[in-house]
Amino acid sequence: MTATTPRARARARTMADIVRIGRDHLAVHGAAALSLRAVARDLGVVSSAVYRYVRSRDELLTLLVVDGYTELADAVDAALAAAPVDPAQGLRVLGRAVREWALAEPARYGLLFGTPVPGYQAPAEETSPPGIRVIVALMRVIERAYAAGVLASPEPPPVIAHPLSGDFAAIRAEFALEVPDWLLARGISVWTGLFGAVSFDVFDMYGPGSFTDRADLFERHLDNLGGILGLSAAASE
Amino acid sequence: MTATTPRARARARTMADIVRIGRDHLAVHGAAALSLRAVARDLGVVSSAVYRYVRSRDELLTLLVVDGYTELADAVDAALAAAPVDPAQGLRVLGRAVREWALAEPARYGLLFGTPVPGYQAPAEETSPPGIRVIVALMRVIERAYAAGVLASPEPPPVIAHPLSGDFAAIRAEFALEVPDWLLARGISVWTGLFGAVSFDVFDMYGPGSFTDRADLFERHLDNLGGILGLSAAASE
DNA sequence: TGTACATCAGTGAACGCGCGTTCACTGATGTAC
DNA sequence: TGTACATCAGTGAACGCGCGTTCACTGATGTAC
Repeated sequence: MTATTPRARARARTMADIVRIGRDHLAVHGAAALSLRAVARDLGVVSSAVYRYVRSRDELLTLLVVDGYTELADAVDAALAAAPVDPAQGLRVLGRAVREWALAEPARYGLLFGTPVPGYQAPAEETSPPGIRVIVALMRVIERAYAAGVLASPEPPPVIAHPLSGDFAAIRAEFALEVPDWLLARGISVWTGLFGAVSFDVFDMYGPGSFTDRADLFERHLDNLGGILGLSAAASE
Repeated sequence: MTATTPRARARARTMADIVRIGRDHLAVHGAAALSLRAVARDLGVVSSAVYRYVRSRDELLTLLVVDGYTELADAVDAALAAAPVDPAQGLRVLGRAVREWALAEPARYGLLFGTPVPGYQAPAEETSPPGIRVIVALMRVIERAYAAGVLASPEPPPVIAHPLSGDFAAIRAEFALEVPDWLLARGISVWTGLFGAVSFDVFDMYGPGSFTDRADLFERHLDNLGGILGLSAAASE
């Protein structure tokens, strides 16, 4: 859908400007303080003009959420594509990509993974597709490691009970994932554990000055998350 | 410091009312929208009167942060005190207490563990002492399990490099913790992993309707976090 | 190729709202002699 | 026990600010004939 007419091209450019300005405001003032009037000011336009492009403040928030999920997932995909295909390394590559993007974009990270914005509910139809890309990528990484035989299988494998096993079956079917229940459960632990550590880092929730080298601390965390999956520490170095 | 005079007693009561009302507003409108004027309205008093009790909006936020940390830590301490002293059970008891408090008090949890409130920086001298209570309790739980010999030691034990090992030494000294570096590193992974999963739950970050029984999912997560520490799954059931 | 009409971007004023904070004040409560 | 003074809670008006959203409008751009 290339814009043919000058007017249409100008519209696309303005639309992109609005998202860009919104991103900057997010970074400075936080999501709750995001204001259409302020965006209009920076756009050099009277406040009511923004309504030609965006139906309401909430719609701008949705644009920013989609934009953020997409950039994060693109960063993760790019990192995975650029890394050597060693199946024991996938988690580490993915984890680092998430952390680096989050540290570079703390406000957008906060919009996606922090306190929900009061009074705003993201419409799932729009935010879900980009929103699930990272967890799907993580599950693919785990699936590959499992297929390659680098994950130690627990003996006996932990049993996942109903109704959780039903949810797992649905997930497995939706994404054509070839991993057993116990590994899916571990993958979800790794997922929440990964974002937990990134949030501690980005939101500065370790005590002030507790850790001088948070990158190293994060690498140890990745060791431990790999351990959950049954990766030996040596294999994932 | 019992309040002797009627005026002093009235002041203490009003102070408590302000914190209580602030809590309620937090729950409804979020931290960024917390307003002294709204608190004054609910207190049944003109807006400027609140300044007799609280120097500014930020000071009220600090009161609420301290209040939140204290209640959460009290809940954790109470759960640990009430539970049987099985050292393999401590993590599970603590984790459940955190999750239950968080689900019961999502807005206050968000204030403590969500996106930082823009333009507000919590003063460490006041918020640190209550803020560290949960991680200290977690480390005690781990220390006890280690002393009881229920944690499988890795062979060889992972080496923690400088400068992280220096930070660990400082932490060990400050809290008189008797755990080796590798276990401290694992404890921190468990800490961030625990709060990561609780945030996913409270902030509804799993897909909508992904999991019908999140309590069970959380129990599996606790299994996996126990696994990081070297607790056998059977021992911690 | 030229004209008539439709579409659209942006204007400027207005609506009604809420916010944090300051200030001079009144009147009740507490305290020192 | 009584009086004079100091302390303090709460009032009401004001400051200057920002917000989302609507509406009738002007003038430029696009399109159908």
